[in-house]
Amino acid sequence: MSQHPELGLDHQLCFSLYRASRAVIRAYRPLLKGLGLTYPQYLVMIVLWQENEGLSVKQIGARLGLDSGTLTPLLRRLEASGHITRSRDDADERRAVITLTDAGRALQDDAASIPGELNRMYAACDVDAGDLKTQLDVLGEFLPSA
Amino acid sequence: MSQHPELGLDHQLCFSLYRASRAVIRAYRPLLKGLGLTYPQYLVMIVLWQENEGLSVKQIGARLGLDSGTLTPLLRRLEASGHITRSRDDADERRAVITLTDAGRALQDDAASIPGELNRMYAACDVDAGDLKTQLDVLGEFLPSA
DNA sequence: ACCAATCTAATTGCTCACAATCTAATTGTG
DNA sequence: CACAATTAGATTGTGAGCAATTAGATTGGT
Repeated sequence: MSQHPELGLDHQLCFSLYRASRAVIRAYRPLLKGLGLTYPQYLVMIVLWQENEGLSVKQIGARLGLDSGTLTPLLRRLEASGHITRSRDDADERRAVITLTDAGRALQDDAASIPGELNRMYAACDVDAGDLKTQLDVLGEFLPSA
Repeated sequence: MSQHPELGLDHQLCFSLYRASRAVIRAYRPLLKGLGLTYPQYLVMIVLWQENEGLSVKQIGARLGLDSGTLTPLLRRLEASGHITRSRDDADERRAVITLTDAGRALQDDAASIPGELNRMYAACDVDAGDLKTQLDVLGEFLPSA
C-alpha cells in the first residue's frame, strides 16, 4: 500500500487527460484511415484548409504548438502522399512555403462529415463537448511550460 | 476561406484535448527530470508504488491502456536506470514479473510533492481539476475504439 | 560594407504509441 | 496423452513529439 495516497492514478487529472486524449485519437483513426491521414496530419490539413495562401512551417507550428522537429518529417510525408507541395519563399529563402495540392484541397469534402461523427460519440458518452473544451483551452494556452 | 466552417481547429474538442494533454505533460517534464523519469515512466512507477507485489506487463498495461509494444522497451529502460527488476514467474514462464528495486521504492518520497505542484498550477489557471477529470474519465473509458 | 545577432528550417537522437507478427508457454478438449 | 486454441510477452516497422544542434538567410548597428 502506498504511503502517499495522493500519488495514485485515480487522484490525478494528468492521467485522465493523457488517457482521454489517446482515446479520442483512437476514435478518429478508423475515420481518417479512409482519407490516408494520421491524426496529426489531419490537424495540419485543417490548418491549411482554413487558408488560401501557403503557410510557413513556423505558422503551422504556431497554430498547433508543434516545432519543426515534428513538422518537417510530417510535412515530408504529406508531400509524399500528394496532399501538399513544399517550396521556398522567393523573398526569404529561409521560409518554406507549404501549399495544398488540388487533391489535398479536395480531401476537405471527404473530411466534412468527421466532426459530426465525433460529436455523436461525445453525445453518446453524455459529455458536454463545449464546456469541456473551454476548460481544456485554458490548460493548453496558459499552463506554464517551464 | 473554408467551405466547411465546422472543420476548424477552434470548433473541435479533439484539438483542445490533444493540446492540453501535451501541455500538462510539458508541465511535468521539469519536475520529473529531477527523478530521472519521463512522463510515461512516471505513470508506470505510480502503478508499481500502489502495489506490494510484482506486477506482470499485462497488469500494468491494463491500468494504463498500453500494450507490450510500448511497455517492453519502456520497462527495459526503467530496469537500466535501476528503478525496477524484470524476471519470470516460476509458475508461468510466459509472465514477466516487474518488481521495484529499493531505489525505485525510495523514489516515491521524492515524487510525493509533484501532485500538489500540479494542483497549484491548475488552480492558478482557474481550472476545476475534479470536475474536468470526471468528464475526461468518461471519454477515456467509454469512447468506442473501433 | 562589415560583421555580429537573429531567424527559419532541417537534422539528430531519444522516447513513446500502436498495429502486426512471432515465439514460447499453458490450457482445454477429445 | 495429444494437439489445437489461447495467452503473455517480445519484436518489427511506422509515425509522432521534443530537446539540442546545425546550416543558411536576413537584419541591424556601426
